[in-house]
Amino acid sequence: MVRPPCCDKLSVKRGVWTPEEDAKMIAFVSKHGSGNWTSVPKKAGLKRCGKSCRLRWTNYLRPDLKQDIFTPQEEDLILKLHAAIGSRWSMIAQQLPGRTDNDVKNYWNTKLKKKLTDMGIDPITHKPFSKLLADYGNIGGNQKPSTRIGSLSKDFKNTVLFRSDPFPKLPSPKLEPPTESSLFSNREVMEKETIPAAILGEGFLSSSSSSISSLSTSICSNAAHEGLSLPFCWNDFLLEDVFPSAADNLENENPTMNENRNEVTSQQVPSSDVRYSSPSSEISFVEAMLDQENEMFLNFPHLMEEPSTSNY
DNA sequence: AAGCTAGACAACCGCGTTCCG
DNA sequence: TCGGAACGCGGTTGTCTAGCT
Repeated sequence: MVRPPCCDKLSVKRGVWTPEEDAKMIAFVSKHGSGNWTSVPKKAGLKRCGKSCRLRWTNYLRPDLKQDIFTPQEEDLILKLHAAIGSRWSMIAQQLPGRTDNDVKNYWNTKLKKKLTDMGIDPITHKPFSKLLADYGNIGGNQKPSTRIGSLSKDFKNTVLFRSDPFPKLPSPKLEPPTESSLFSNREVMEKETIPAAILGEGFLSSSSSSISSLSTSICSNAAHEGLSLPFCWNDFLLEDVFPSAADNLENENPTMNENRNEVTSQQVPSSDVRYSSPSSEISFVEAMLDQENEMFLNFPHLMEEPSTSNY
């Protein structure tokens, strides 16, 4: 492997930073500011490569970083943004003041991904595994199931294929400790708290419990049947298909059959809701993806803005 | 007490993009 | 316009630690 010029010397130190190194970095950056990282180690008297210095500063030493645990509001926002834009950690982190992309990425990988998986939701597609399995049966015609398994996400395989109870019932709020249920915070709280509503876009704040897709009706109705008012609805984090399934296509060919259903759907899913809505069969894959991206930026206008620049 | 395991997170790596001479 | 250096990002690995057996 060819190391960058700043890192190719054997004398370059690697591994965990010591308090002394941190102190040198802080002292240097507070005096000279960040930038031109390749020259920082030499000027600061550190036996590190510039890349390592930049990473240490941006991910750990920056004075504006939050050291405390993620709040339920932050978790909520991460889930929403991940559902909307995927693993673009830097963009997600820009919406969370004091958090770095590494923070968000680690938090996702260690906590949120597991929570979703444990609750029967694919953390990549944000769709229930049961829905994925159902759709999976509609793809590829006579293809052998075993040959298709390989294209499934790792989490999906681990959860659905290698566990005895692939579709656990979602926990009742009655049974959940407060910390668990706080993952999906009350929107009223969220609007009042640190995260500006504008970041989420109007759709997210207005569509929570009213946007009912067929796949998550059962999830929400569990609580409804128990007479409980859930502070969130799982559909917030569930995405519709980019393209309709084969079954959907069949149905769509018969407009009268779906008249009532379409009517209901159009009322229940606000146009501003971030969803990978099914495009018309007339448009191409590329057009569908572009539409999807446009829709994303409509819902997250802040993602279009330049991040606030600060010089440390 | 020792060994093992899983979780958390810091740090590294590779690659694409941007900048600059 | 081109090429090399620097930067930024996302994925992955390494290390530490707490809890369990």
